[in-house]
Amino acid sequence: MGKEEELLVALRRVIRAVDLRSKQLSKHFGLTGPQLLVMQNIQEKPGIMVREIADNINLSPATITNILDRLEARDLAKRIRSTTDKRKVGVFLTERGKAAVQDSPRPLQEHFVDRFHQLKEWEQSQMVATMQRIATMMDAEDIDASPFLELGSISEKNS
Amino acid sequence: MGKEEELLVALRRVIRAVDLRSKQLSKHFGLTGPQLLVMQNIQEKPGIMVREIADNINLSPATITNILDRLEARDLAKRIRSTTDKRKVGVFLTERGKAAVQDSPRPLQEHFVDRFHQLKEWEQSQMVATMQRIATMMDAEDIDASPFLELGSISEKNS
DNA sequence: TGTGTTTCCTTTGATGTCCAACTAATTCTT
DNA sequence: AAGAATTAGTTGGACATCAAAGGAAACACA
Repeated sequence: MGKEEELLVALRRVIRAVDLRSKQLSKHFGLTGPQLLVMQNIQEKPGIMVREIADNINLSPATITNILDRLEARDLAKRIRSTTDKRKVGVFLTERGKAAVQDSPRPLQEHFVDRFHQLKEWEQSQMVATMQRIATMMDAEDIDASPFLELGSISEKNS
Repeated sequence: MGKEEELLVALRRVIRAVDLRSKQLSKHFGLTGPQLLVMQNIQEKPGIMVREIADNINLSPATITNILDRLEARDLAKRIRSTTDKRKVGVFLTERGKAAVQDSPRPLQEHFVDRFHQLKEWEQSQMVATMQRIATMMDAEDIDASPFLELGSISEKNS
């Protein structure tokens, strides 16, 4: 099987691990991974806008709304509409929310973080760089296509 | 901010890209990423068991059940209980299902695959290896902990 | 001022995803 | 052979996630 498929399998393992970590957080700590990330964002910048959070953690605004609904229902965060521009919504932490973020665990598995820190500096960088590269290769949706065809070898035509 | 967080951000980008690809597939082709992967698995081994599929693509059996429900409802796959061991369920593709898998697109973005193939052999390998390493670092949940304490530096005790 | 566009957020509807609990069937013990 | 433990799969409930559609408000510009 091709390297491409191996990559996909490894990717699925990682995605699953992240998801399981989220479930684990939810169970032992009461907040899922995304909820935690959202709250950390709010903490860093009280009054942050929905859109901003979405961009920061790479989720759609719809998803953030969804998450905020739950946080608000549990009195961990609150939304306040701007008076100057009533389209905008500033998000804040409640006292309970602040307390929760204080003693929050890490979004990634503790033991992953431990191991990651045990790696040599250059290995860490290399790992980050590879992941970023994959991300970039995946989400640049529009660029490329025609411009590249004249340059490179048209290596194989499939089927 | 730490490398660890950079990694998390890149990871979220990748996860999102995979998810968006899935939505895109669903829209243009009628099957989501996971559905497609499940069907490819069935194609390769007709009569495959639910558990096997789950292991192959790194999802829980519950999720596979869920996906199979939909596939069966759309007459793309069917389940047949084993007669010798009635706990077991063999999964097969219907004629429609076979046809669908035939002209199915790739689970990953076409342009990602293209770019990936443009990389040099060693770069591809390196990319796969890194991803596998991350996966391994994340999902070895049980190992470590106590066995390591006597050897290494007890770096920090938390709270 | 009025109409059209853009921006920001929310709602709706569909998947995916898991765990925990459950049923059914098989195998192991004594 | 009866009861216990294990295995296979499903169900129920909760979140995450998105696109598309739907307001509401602000802006733009004639």
